[in-house]
Amino acid sequence: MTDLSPQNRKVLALLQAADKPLSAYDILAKLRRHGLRSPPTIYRALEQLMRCGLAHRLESLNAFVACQQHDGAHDHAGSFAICTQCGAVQEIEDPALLKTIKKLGAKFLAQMNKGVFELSGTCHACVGKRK
Amino acid sequence: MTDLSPQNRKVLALLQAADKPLSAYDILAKLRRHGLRSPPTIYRALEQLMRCGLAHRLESLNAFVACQQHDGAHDHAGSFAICTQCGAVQEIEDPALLKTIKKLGAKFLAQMNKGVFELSGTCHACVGKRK
DNA sequence: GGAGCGTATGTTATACTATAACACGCGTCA
DNA sequence: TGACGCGTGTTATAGTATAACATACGCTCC
Repeated sequence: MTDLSPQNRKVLALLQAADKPLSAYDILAKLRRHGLRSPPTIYRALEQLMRCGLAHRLESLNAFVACQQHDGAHDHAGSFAICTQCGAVQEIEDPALLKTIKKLGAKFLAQMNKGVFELSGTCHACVGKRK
Repeated sequence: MTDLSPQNRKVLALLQAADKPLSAYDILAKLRRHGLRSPPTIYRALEQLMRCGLAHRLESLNAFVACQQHDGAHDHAGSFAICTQCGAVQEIEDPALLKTIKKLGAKFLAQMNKGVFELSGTCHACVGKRK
């Protein structure tokens, strides 16, 4: 379960090296000459990584990031702050948020599978840089 | 600002009549013979409706719903509970959530534009119906 | 009135995102 | 050895979204 195929390892490494979320086709373009040549290959790798909690999908961008948390802490629903200026993404870990998600999940759903929480805006760094 | 074009009104009416989120292409198919014939027309209408707070986009489904709140209350970030079984979507209005979103927005971003909050799972009704 | 402008609309084409369907090779284990 | 699972690969196609350009109508300002 925790052992990844070489393919998956390459995708993970690429995500970890990136400072921005990558779309599946970004990944495909960069790994073409490493043996990953078609979309399904990429999507399968991403699916696997997400199952293991090593990567997350950003629904509002249709893009993917490596998980920034310590491997143990996979209680977290993927929660993110996204800077639309520079593209940087920061993973949010917040007990109050987690609690709220659980509470609302229990209230509105009998069984909860997935939570999406994404904030978009301009990060502190980019506000400084603004011309 | 609050007056919609006939086109936009048709799209809104369709969304309001639907009991499930509709994709842009669902809308296109149903409104073909009402004068909306191409994707950009649909997307422009949706964009307008979302600007006015009359419709929301569900990022995790790439689909759209009419806003279920009373027109006044547009302080809410669109927050939703989605049943993957029956497709029903319920808009969540929760003070604690709103507060948490604001708090985290202020912490991680200098300026926040958009918040996405979507929970997926099985709704209470569907758990009952389960074979 | 008509020139200039903005807004809404329409059309074609294309880009981007995701998955279906099927084929192959390889290890394992009964 | 052969049935199976699993990872992988390929082709084709479905589904989502936007660019770029064209047209038309209703303004206002002179």
